[in-house]
Amino acid sequence: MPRSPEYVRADVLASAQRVFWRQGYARTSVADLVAATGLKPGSLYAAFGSKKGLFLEVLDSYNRDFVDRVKRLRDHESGALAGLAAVLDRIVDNAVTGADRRGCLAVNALLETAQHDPDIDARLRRHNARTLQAFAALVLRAQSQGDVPADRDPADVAAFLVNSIWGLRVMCRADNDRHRLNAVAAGILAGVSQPQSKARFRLSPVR
Amino acid sequence: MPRSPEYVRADVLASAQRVFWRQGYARTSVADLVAATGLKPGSLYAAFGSKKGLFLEVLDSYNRDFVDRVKRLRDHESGALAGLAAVLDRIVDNAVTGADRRGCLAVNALLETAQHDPDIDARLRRHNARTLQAFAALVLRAQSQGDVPADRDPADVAAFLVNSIWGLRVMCRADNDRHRLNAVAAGILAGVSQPQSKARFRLSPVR
DNA sequence: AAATTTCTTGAGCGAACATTCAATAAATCG
DNA sequence: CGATTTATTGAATGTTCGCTCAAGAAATTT
Repeated sequence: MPRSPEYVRADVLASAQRVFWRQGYARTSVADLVAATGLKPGSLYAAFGSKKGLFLEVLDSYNRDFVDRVKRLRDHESGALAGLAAVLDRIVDNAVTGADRRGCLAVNALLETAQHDPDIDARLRRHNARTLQAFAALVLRAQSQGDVPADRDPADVAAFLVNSIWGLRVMCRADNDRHRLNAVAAGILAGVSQPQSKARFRLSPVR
Repeated sequence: MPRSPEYVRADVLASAQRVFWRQGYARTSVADLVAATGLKPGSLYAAFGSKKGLFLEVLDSYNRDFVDRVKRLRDHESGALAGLAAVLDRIVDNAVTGADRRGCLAVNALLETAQHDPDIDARLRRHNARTLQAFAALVLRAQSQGDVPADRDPADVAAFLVNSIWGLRVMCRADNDRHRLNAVAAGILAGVSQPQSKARFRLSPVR
């Protein structure tokens, strides 16, 4: 008895992602989404409930793809850390050539909307945890390949890595000086492959 | 013959900054600004031209304050690098205790609006350059105090630092795990005080 | 083919938005 | 005091927004 939808859900999500990524959440109107996806308002709302519902689903698929890419990095031909280096290089290159200045959709969403919307906030925190886990696994692999000192906590290194990459994604939007961005990327890699720090300065005294 | 304004410009900017910082640019309505500053729409527009004009002036004063703080860090009693450590510690602490989860106003603005507005974009790039300069001066001082290896380019270290701090400001909004954030801060400090990296992985091949 | 169910369509809703402006008030100057 | 200039006020404007809904179209079932 039912009539089947004329659209493919994944295609709609991909189109919506493109618009949200380019314009941000607030600046994207439902009219934009209608134009991008080809679905009329009624169909969009029937399928996703609201603009926010669509956005959440876009974020989900974005994070899924991202984590998958990180997982694939583990099996990079020249080693896990070399794979990471290649990724950093690509981020810098895209920023400098102007091929991609949109930054990271998740970071953008975090800063734009997360604090004002508990639903989006919760979703992004979950994604963040998954991302950290994926990077920790990458670090573990790099340790087994001798590229990261064995005495370091993979979770700590992963946090440093994610932090740095997020910074890079921000920096790339304010700066396209190749030399400077390369220096940052090199600093990140050096930070990952250096031995356990000796804690020369005290952080966070117990209160 | 003239009548003098009843408000103090700096006070208006301070109030506006608080609102913009908490809510972001787009989510802040002129009505919010009217409520926060006490100025009625007409006066606001007479004084700043537009919502954007007010925002730009807020960004200016924010960056001025920020750069001033970094400059003062150079003369920290326990050395420039120790001063930096204290700042990182405070960022982490504020994030964990929930005292300040607004992140950095400039980073927020960069991700929210810069790409869509050439005026804001240009302003933030100028601010970024000033910030990098201030941090480079800080690094230079730390080098003279023996806390940063002399063979490192201050500008490169500064870029790494700014990158990392921006990352931290983002991370703090998705995560309030004290141990993890501390690990990141420690990694940043270690990255700053380690000797020139040996470039184990090639970055950015010439194209 | 008729009945039933689901999908599509797009005009239209109320609310919120940034901005303007004519009127009023205050301050300074001759 | 009268004239002039500037500041303040807040209602009104036109636009844009997310979202709804009644009507029609297509697919499946009986």
